[in-house]
Amino acid sequence: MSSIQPVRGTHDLIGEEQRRHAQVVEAARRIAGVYGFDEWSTPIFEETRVFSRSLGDTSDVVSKEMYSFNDRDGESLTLRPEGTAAICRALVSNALTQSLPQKVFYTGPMFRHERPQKGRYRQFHQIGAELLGAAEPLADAEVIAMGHAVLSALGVAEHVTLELNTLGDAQSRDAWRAALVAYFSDYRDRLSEDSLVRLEKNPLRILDSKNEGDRAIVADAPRMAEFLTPEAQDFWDELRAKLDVFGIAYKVSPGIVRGLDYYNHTTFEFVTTRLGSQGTVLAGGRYDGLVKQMGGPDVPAIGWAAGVERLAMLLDVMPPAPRSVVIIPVGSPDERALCGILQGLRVQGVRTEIGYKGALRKRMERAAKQNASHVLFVGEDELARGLFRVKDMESGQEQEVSHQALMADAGSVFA
RNA sequence: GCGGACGUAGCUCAGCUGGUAGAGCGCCGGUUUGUGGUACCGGUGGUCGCGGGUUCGAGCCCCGUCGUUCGCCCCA
Repeated sequence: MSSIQPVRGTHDLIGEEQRRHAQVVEAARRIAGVYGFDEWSTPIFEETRVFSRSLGDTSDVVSKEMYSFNDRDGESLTLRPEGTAAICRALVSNALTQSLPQKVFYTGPMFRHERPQKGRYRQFHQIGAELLGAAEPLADAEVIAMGHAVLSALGVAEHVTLELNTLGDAQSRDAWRAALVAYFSDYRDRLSEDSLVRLEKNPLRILDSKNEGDRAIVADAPRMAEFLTPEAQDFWDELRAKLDVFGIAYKVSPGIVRGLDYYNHTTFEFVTTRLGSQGTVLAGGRYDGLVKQMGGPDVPAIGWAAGVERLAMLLDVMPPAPRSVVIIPVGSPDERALCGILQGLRVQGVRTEIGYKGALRKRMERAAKQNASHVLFVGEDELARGLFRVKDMESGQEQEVSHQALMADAGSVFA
């Protein structure tokens, strides 16, 4: 009980848990391919400034959640807390700003020093997509449609709703922000403590407050729509029109402002009510200024990230455990002959194992427990005659199969 | 970072107003040394998260600590 345990907020993925995760990642990878996205892998740690510069110093992620450490030569490195900044860095590092657009899919572990909770871990996994180098609303629509396709492929789309918002361009956003500060400042005495802090650090977040008193005040707050420049308004209209064509339903939610500083124009979250307070399952937005902050040219971009753990929890259908053909030696057959049979089946792509240890009865029990599809009995007699008995573990029926048939066409023997 | 609940065998849990631990499942073996998932029999199994305190005596009371979990903050 007090044996050694994994570090707080980290988990081992074993058995069904691992299969669920794999299913999420594989489905996403497949859909990414359909949408023409290529997979990139970037290191799981970066120079600290890659994140501190991009996420904004006021964001919680940077100010208190990063796993940072000094390398032996004194350089500050950080276990990546998210994927987008690293992808932008890679775009610049590899001079791919010369060949835009780039459509990128990625997956892997992320690290944030937060208080663990259901659906929230210190090491967690994300899948993500970024479309770099396209400024038009079509890109936003495509990227959102791809996110939706991933959710559909996993069978969770019906448990999730898309909440959509626009922050407008820089000009719209600044004007709106100023209006919000002015408005909320009048209510200083009634706002919650949390929201007073937000008023200083990130006033847009007040819109997202769960505090009831705040919500009443928020209800009459200035709307983004009133501050959109004509260009930003066009962008917003176009995006929604294209989502309609893609057949993606959405709800316009002014509260979707996102936590990281780099967003503009489109922001969105696919949310569910089935995960307690960690309802956001896949979320993202447009971040036109980020690549430039990373030292590259002005490259517009849009993307999203999704939590693999959260998606895995939503899966209704368990991925099936793989089933093996188990060879059970009977008596004491020549083990080298067994190796020959194992090899012959494996070469044909049949998942084949050998039953180790114990009396025949024990080996049968073990084969049943590991959910074997078939058992192949191999004894001295069988080897001599070149005929083996195959037992279908489902029906319990046995049949004789020749060595030749096994080696030539195992697929139909174990169909 | 803040608040609440919980922490007894691998798992799910029981343990009366404090008297030095129990069940089911699992696991191992046997009934059956050439055949499983059922049945029966036997066995393995716990410094009661950890540390301190109160007490003649604590799994049960008190304090601390670590962990899990729910909510807040934030976020995938």
